[in-house]
Order: sequence, then C-alpha cells, then structure tokens
Amino acid sequence: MKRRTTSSTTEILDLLKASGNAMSHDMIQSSLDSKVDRATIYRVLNRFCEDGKVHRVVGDDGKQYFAICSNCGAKKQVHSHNHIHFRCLQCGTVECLDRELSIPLPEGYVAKVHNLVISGFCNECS
Amino acid sequence: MKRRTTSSTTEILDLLKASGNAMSHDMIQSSLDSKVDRATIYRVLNRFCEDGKVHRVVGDDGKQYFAICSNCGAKKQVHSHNHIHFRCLQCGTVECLDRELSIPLPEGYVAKVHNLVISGFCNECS
DNA sequence: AATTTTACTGCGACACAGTTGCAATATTAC
DNA sequence: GTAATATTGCAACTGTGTCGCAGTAAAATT
Repeated sequence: MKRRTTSSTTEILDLLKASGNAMSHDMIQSSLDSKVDRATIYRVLNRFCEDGKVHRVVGDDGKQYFAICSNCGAKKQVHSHNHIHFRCLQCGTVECLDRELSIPLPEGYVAKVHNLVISGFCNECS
Repeated sequence: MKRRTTSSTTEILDLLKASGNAMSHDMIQSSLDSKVDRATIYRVLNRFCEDGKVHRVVGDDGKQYFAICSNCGAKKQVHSHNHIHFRCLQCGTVECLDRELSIPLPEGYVAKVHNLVISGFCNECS
C-alpha cells in the first residue's frame, strides 16, 4: 500500500510539526483551517504511526495524543519511545520531556510500548 | 458523606485483594459471583480511589485498571503512586512492578498523577 | 493530456468505556 | 422499629475511536 500525499495529510503533519507538542484528535480538528472529517483525521494519524512519522501516547484521561518529538526523530524505526510526557491538567498541553529513562524489567518480560505520562500543572499554570 | 459497607463493596475489595493485580471493570464484573451492575462497579471503584483504598491506572488501551498494591499500602494518602505497571498484550494481566522511580520534572512543574505503563509480553507469554 | 488504477475521504453507523439522573432499596443511626 | 440517607439498578446519555461503503482524487500508465 503506497501512501499518497493529500491536503489533509500535509496539513495535519505541518500542524504537528508547528505545535511541537502532543495533540489529541479534537485539538487537531479545531486547529485545522479546512474541515476534515473525524474519521479521516484518525486514519491519517494511524497511518503516520504505522510509518513511524508520529508517535502515540495515551493520557490518564484515556485519550490518544499524537506527537512528533524533535529528539526522537533520529531513530524513527524504534517503536518504543521510552521518554516521558507531561500533561497539564489546567491548559491541556501535552509535552514530551526529554527524559530518556531505561526501566529494567523482570526476567522474561519483553517491552513493546512505553506509555509514561505524568499529569499535573506546567510552569505556566502552577 | 459517610461510607456504607454493602455486599458489592466487600466483594469487589476482596476480589482486588485476592487478585493482587490491576483489574479492569469487565475483569471485575466477570469475576464476581453475584451480578452487580456496571454503573455500580464504577461507582464503587471511584469511591475506593477517592478514599485511597485503591489506585487507578490507565493503560495504553485507554482502559482504567484498579489495583491494591501491597507495597504502597503503607502510604495510602499519597495520591501519586509513582511506580510502574506492566500490561501483557497476550494474557491481559496488569501487574505492579516494584520499581519506584523518581522522575525529576522541569522547574515549575507540579506532578499530580503518575501513569506509567509498559506493555509487552510477560514471562508466561513471551 | 486522457485514462486507468487504487489510495484516500466523507458519511453514517457502530462498539465500547465511563458517567449521570432518578426512583427503589438497603444500611446505619436514633 | 423508624427515620435519614448512602447505595443500587436501570436506562439513557456522552465521548472516543473504528469500520464499511460509495464517491473522490492522487499517481501511474498510456
């Protein structure tokens, strides 16, 4: 399945690049200039994840957030981004912290996805 | 609002104690002997969380898991349990890892909730 | 440049998790 | 035993994310 570039894909990718933070579907939808269907946004984002262009974090609010991390751009093929995200309970911003931490697992355990989110108040809101 | 002990509350608490792992709502419902309404289970669990009897983890599947951690029983009042959970993608088990890690946050940031979940395959399933 | 191929989109419907209002019930206090 | 009120069950509802399908548009082919 070859990928095609459409106005939706470029707009969404540009938006994520410009933002720098992790964005939820509804953040993306309301930030887009043109009207793009909900389902399309989800499909675009899922494709980006498959292609390693973007990674997904699930917040403690149960919602998915999508981000292009500047510092993990180099190693795109690594599915398991083991850095931490911070979600502000006040302003809703979800940012990547540049903390790379290696967590030793018990014998016989294999890690596939790291979902590490700390929620609280960012420096703007605390 | 004083709390009352009912058959639902004791059954659910006993179940979580016996299990030792973090359980989702549907795991709990199917494990209960008596039929308890979905909404009731959620309400009971939310009350337990408020009272600090139980803590909540949100998996990268977006679902809530509830657990009584043996090792964090001592410091009940601490809302922010900063230990890590492991969710097996095969068998669905969600367990507490005994790793306590302190994550330094940037200046001005205040942590309220730690939601640290690693998904993969446990030693039984890998 | 026109045509074909097929990836992508929009719409609607759906599945699921979790919450809430309300009347009925059961627990606790008196 | 009776009164006060926390809890329950039911139904309805919200919100997130997915899927099938027909129509559209990007890319390849001619």
